[in-house]
Amino acid sequence: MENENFFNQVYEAVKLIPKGKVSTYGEIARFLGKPYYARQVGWALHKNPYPIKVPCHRVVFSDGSLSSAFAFGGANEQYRLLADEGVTFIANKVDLKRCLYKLI
DNA sequence: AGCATGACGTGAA
DNA sequence: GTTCACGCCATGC
Repeated sequence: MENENFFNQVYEAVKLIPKGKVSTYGEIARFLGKPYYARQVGWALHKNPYPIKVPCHRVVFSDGSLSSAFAFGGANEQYRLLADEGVTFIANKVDLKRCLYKLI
């Protein structure tokens, strides 16, 4: 199915994010050629049975906010993971200006 | 087949 | 700067 392929693309894109960097749902969606699929990207990570192989914690909102329903233990845990990788935070938000990884 | 929901994004108040 | 509302597409019921 083409759709599953899209999901797979999402996982691959997320796996491409290096340590200490983050990406956004919109960026990934755009990277896959579907700029309006940000929601489906998030959905793919939420619904999909894919394990820790995909560093979902490196994917945040376009404004740097963390997902409220993070499945790894909560936004607090995600925050800790990112900070541990060297990602800088500003006002509880990821410093995209410095840590945003552009797949394109 | 149609309605409601959702890990989003952007614009406006 | 923060908060609200609308719009986008796919999935679930």
